[in-house]
Amino acid sequence: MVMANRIIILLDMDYFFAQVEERESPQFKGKPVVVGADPKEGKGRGVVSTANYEARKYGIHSALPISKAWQLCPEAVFLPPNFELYSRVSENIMNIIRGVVQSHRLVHETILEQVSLDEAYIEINPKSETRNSKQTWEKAEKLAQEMRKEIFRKEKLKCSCGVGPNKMIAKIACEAAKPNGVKVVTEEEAEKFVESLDIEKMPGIGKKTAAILHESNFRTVGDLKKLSEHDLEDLFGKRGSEMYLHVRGIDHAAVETEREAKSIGKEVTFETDTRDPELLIRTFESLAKQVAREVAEQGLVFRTITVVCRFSGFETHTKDKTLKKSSSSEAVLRQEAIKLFLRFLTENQKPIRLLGVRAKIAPKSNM
DNA sequence: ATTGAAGTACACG
DNA sequence: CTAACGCGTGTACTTCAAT
Repeated sequence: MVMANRIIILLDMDYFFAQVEERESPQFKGKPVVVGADPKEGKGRGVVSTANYEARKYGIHSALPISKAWQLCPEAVFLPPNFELYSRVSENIMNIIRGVVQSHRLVHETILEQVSLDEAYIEINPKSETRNSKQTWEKAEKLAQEMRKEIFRKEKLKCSCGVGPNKMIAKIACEAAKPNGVKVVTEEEAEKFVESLDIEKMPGIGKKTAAILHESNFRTVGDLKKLSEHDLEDLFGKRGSEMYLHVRGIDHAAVETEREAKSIGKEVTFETDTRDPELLIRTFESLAKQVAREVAEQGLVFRTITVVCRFSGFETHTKDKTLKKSSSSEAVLRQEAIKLFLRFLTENQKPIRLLGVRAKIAPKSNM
């Protein structure tokens, strides 16, 4: 039906948080900038959100522990994330994208999936007679360039675009295009394009999966073609069958215009691991309160409550409870969550590093 | 056999 | 001295009990 011969663009801002900070404070340009947790003279417990390219020269990157980043480059500019600012900028960018796409009349209806503050997929559904023609790919590339140009003109921010026949190819092409570029990979080029990549570049293959595959000397995406669909399914289940298609340049995932929240949660890491009952209970009530408020704000209800507890040594466990009837009550959330939490306290003696509360959203109907 | 609940593992930005 | 390691969210899997 509408699936055949799509063209999909992934637009991704370059080092988004750090780039916004550079724009707001031009004196940082040319210096290493690290946006993330407070480094606290090397004692901080958080991680890096985004590092600009100068900081990356020191080996600093997203998700790196901030203490390590401090070791690598203590003279870097360390900044806390300003999510309010990034959210405003993000809204502007999404609006620019919508504007450009609509003015291009390659599409009747704008199919845009916002993946995060700084990333969006745009699906082009050309008229059937022009589908998959060379000109259509060229138009898609022009569209990508124009979105980038408008974002730079209006927001003074750089981004990159990947253009491909599906989301996976668009995503990988975008990585190849960075920084500040566009890369087009057509349907015919897709399989060859992924073949020489290291397997961990493939979306869905993270550290653990890569490690398993490396054990058997599978290094590149091309290597994985030696495995049958059956082999991959035995090894990795449902993800395995997807992998079988991915390594051949195929991905059927749809561009989803809107997704609704399935769960809402809050968690915090303590400055130092603790068993202080006052602190634990206080933290806990505050988390439950925040979660309940957010659920209520969005006019939702929950039925399953999950408590997360991370102990010294990073050992992490969850407990959950599903209620007979769904609820939106803060008191219910707090009480059920505390019951679950007390079981942790008796089962495990170790100091606690992190606490979290999560509410699984239930259908809002018959309560 | 199927469904629901509890708990774990892994991935991603 | 290969450890440092947030937060929010989603999907898939396993195990066990009840239907």
